[in-house]
Amino acid sequence: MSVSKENFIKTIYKLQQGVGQNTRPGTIAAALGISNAAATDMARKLAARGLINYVKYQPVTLTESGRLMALDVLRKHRLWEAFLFEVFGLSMHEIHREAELLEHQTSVFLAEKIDAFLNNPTTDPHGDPIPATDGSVVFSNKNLILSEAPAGATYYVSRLAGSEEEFFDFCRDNKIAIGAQLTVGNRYNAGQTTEIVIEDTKLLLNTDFTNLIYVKQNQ
Amino acid sequence: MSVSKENFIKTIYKLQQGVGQNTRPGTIAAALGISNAAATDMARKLAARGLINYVKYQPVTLTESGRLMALDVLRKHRLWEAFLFEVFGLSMHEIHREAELLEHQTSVFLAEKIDAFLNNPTTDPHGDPIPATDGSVVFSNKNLILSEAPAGATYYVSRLAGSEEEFFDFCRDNKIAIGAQLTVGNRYNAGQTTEIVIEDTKLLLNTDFTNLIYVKQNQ
DNA sequence: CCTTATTATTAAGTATGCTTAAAAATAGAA
DNA sequence: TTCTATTTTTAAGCATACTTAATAATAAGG
Ligand SMILES: [Mn+2]
Ligand SMILES: [Mn+2]
Ligand SMILES: [Mn+2]
Ligand SMILES: [Mn+2]
Repeated sequence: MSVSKENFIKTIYKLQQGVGQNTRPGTIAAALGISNAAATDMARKLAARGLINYVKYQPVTLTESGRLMALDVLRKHRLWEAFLFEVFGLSMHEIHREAELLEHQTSVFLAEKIDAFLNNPTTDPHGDPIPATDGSVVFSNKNLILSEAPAGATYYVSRLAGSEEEFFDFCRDNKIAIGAQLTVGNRYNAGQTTEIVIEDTKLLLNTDFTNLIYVKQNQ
Repeated sequence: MSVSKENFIKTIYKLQQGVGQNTRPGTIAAALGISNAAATDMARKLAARGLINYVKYQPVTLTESGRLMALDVLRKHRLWEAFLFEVFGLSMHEIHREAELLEHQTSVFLAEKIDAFLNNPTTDPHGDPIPATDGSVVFSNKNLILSEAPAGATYYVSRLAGSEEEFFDFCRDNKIAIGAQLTVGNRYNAGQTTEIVIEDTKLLLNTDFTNLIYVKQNQ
C-alpha cells in the first residue's frame, strides 16, 4: 500500500462517516486535492485490489478489507495525535498535520508501543475513537452533532471532527474545546445556522462548523 | 525531496564517512538494494539539482547543500533512534528499522520537539553524533576504530556503526555494548582478524565487524 | 420533458524511480 | 601490454500517480 492509496481509502472512510457528505469521485478528489480524473483512476485500481466497490458513475464504498485498511491507518493517525499531544504538547492542528505524514510510516509494532505507552487510550485529543488492532471501533452513542442538538439545552463539547487549521484556530479563539460547556440557542436560516452561548459569548455558527462539532449531555 | 533521493544522499554521506568504503555508483546501488543503472540515473538527477558532484565513471561527492541535506535526514534519524530507545525501550536494531522510515516524514518543527524532549542529546544510542539544526556535527576525536586500535590495551566500546540486525544480534550476544570494556589481543590474517577479550571471553573478529566498532581509552 | 450545468470517464501525456539488456569504459591480472 | 573481468553507462520499457483536454453520462431547473 502506497501513501496515495492509504490516503484515498482513509478519505472514503471519513466521508462515509461524515455528516452531509458523499463518497463520489469528485468529493474524494476535492478532499485530497487531486483531479477528478485521478480519483476515477485510483478508484479503478483499488477496486481491482478488492479494497473498494466501484461502479461507474456511482459513489464508491469500502469492502470489508478496505474498511480494515482504513481503520489501520486511522488507528496510527490517532495514536500519533494522542502521543504528540500528551508528550510534546502540540496544538490540535499541529498533531493532525504531523500525524498525517507519520501514519503511513508506522509499523504495527510501533503502533502497539505507542498504544501501550499511552495506556491504551480510547479516543484521540479531538474526541475521535481510536480503532483497536483488530479493526473494532467504539463510537460513543451519547454524542450529538451540534447542527442537530435540541435547542435550549446545555452540553459539553465531546468531539471536534475537523482537520483544517482554520477550524481549530476558530475553536481555540472561541473557547470551543473538548469538555467546554455550551448552550444551544435559536436556529436560523432554515436550520443552517445555530446560535450557541459559550463562556458568556453568543456565536452564530453555520453547518460547515456545526457538522464538525459534537456535544453530549453529561461530561 | 523524495524518500529515494533522501536515502541516496544519506547513503553517500555514510559511505564517505565509513572505513574502507567508496562512493561509486555500484557501492551506493548495493547499499540501497537497487541496480547500478538506477544509481547512475539518480546520480545524474541529483547532480542536476546541485546536490552532488557527478563525473562519469568517477565516485560521486556531495556538494555543500547535499551535505546539509544528508545531515538533516541523519539528524532526524538519530533523534528518532534516541527517542525510541529512551521512551519505548526498543532494541538497537528496532530503533534503526523504525527511524529509517520516520526520518523522511519528520518536519524540522517535530525534530526540534524531539530534541528538546530528550534534552539536546549529542549522540544516539549507537554512539553516532546527532547533527545540529545548522548542520554542525561534533565527532569525538577519542574514538578509535577497533580494526586499528593498538593491541594489548583495554578500551571502552564507544560506537556501534552498523545497521544490520545480524550485527546488532552478534553484539548483544557477545556483550558488546556501548560502555562495555574489552582488551585487544593479537592480529592475524594480515591484520584482517582482531582478537579481543570481553567479559572473559575471547573473540576473533573480522574487519566486516571491527570496521563498525569504535572504542576509546577512557569512559 | 427538455435543456443545460455539473460530474465522471476516457484518452493522451508527463515525471519519478525503478527494471533488464546491451554497449562502453575502466580496472586488474597475466 | 594485452586480455579479461568488472563496473558503469545508455537504451528501452514498466508501474505509479498525477496532469489537462475531450467526451460521455448524470443531475437539476425551467
Ligand atoms: Mn487528525
Ligand atoms: Mn496521510
Ligand atoms: Mn541508524
Ligand atoms: Mn530511510
